[in-house]
Amino acid sequence: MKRTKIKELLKTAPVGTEVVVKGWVRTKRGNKSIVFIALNDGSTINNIQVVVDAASFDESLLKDITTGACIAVTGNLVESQGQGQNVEINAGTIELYGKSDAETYPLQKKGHSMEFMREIAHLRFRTNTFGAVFRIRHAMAFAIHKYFNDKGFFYLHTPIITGSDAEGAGEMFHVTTMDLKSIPKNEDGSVDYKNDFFGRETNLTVSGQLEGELGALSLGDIYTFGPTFRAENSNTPRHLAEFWMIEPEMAFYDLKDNMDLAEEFVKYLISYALENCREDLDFLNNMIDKGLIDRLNFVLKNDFVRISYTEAVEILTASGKKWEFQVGWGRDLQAEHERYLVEEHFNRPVILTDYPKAIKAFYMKQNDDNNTVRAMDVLFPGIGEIIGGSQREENYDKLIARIREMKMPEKDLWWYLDTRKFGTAPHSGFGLGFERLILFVTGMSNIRDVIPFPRTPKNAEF
RNA sequence: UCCUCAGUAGCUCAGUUGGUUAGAGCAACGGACUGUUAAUCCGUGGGUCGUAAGUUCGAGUCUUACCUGGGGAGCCA
Repeated sequence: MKRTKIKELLKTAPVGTEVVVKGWVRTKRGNKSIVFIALNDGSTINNIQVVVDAASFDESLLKDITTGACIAVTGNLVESQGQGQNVEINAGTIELYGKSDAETYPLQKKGHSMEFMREIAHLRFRTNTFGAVFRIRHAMAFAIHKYFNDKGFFYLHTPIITGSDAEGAGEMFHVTTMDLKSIPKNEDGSVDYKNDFFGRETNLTVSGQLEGELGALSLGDIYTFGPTFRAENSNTPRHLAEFWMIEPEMAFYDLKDNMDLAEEFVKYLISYALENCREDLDFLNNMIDKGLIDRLNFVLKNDFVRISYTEAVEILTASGKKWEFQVGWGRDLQAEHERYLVEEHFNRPVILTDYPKAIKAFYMKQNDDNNTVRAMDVLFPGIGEIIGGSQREENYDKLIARIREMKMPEKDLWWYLDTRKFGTAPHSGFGLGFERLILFVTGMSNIRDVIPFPRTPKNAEF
């Protein structure tokens, strides 16, 4: 007989039909004559209750059905006699797939700290919280593809191994097949890559943007969605060394179009979660973050505030607040400044635009004032920067002048510059940190708890 | 990387001015209970006090270094 997933069973009318259910035991309770098993198969946060008449089963089998054990149950789906669930299964036969030694199985019928669960990341999927988080993570990944596909964007696979360090987006992980114990050197002491796998220095990507722009300037609208690597020694609840990023890139979009897309996109994802992950969100709302669902709805209903960097500096200066870091035009905004704008002054997501060019990347389109660039950062409560983007500099002369000014490796960027030489076009794009989105949507507070196997400084377990 | 707090039973923690045999709740195990909902009740076992040095008659407690983790900051998504 074919197994039915618990998600389906719970929607089925309890008319006494025989069903097969397979899953992992969450708890077992009862006495000598009757035993209740809460069974979960991951398809939903809800368990199905299996009712066992102890007299009809082998005592040693029942003894082996402990928290964490895997079983298959064949029985009749009936209306529950107890409260707390509508349907339950009267067990006919039980097959034990895998025992779980209760003395050593780390998950117990009690709450565990997030820190402890991180140490048992291979088993934490079996908890309500992480089950909910990773079902939502999946739903968000699916919704991202659906949103862009419905809008006529093409999913472009940009390389994970890159030959340039031109992005300037942070420290990179080297990729090599050389024997690290004896690295060939040039006469000047630099590394000789001639005999390395690619015959040149290569790294893991820190951003697919530059390649994404190449796609946009012929396919029109593209997006990337893949892993990204930063070798920064960042130890915070918002940073990972390996994370996933979504980077749409659109031909003929100016900065306003870019902001409109970013806002619509994030709101689409939030409403997708509310519509499709309701039970998991309700659980997280009850157990993790009481304000979660209200906050999601609030973001959905309100326009993001859009102001320029210059206006933001004026607001911060006029606030009369005492800052740990001084506010002043030309200085980068600190976390305390962004938090004030988002969480106190406006109390909603804020998009900051037109930053001083000195503190932004070389590829951003320069404004006519010659001081600012068409950048945009989307700031979210509790998370900070969730999106960073810009209109791109499409003018060859301005772009190359900026590259030389910032002493970028011009030669490595010949292919990027070619797009400005041959049929250049105004275009824009942004990067959304996938895990930061998941943080916001789930109400979790540490980014290590929204990716299955976090990679952080000094930690690559599992 | 910087600042800060922490590391004691499987988990979450208590442990006094340094003092004799290191405690609790939960979990586990044994028992009781014919419908439980993180079941309840009775009982039992469980510790190299993060690691290494040092101070001292004596260190879970004090000192130093290191390791690991949390929070904050920087870098950013």
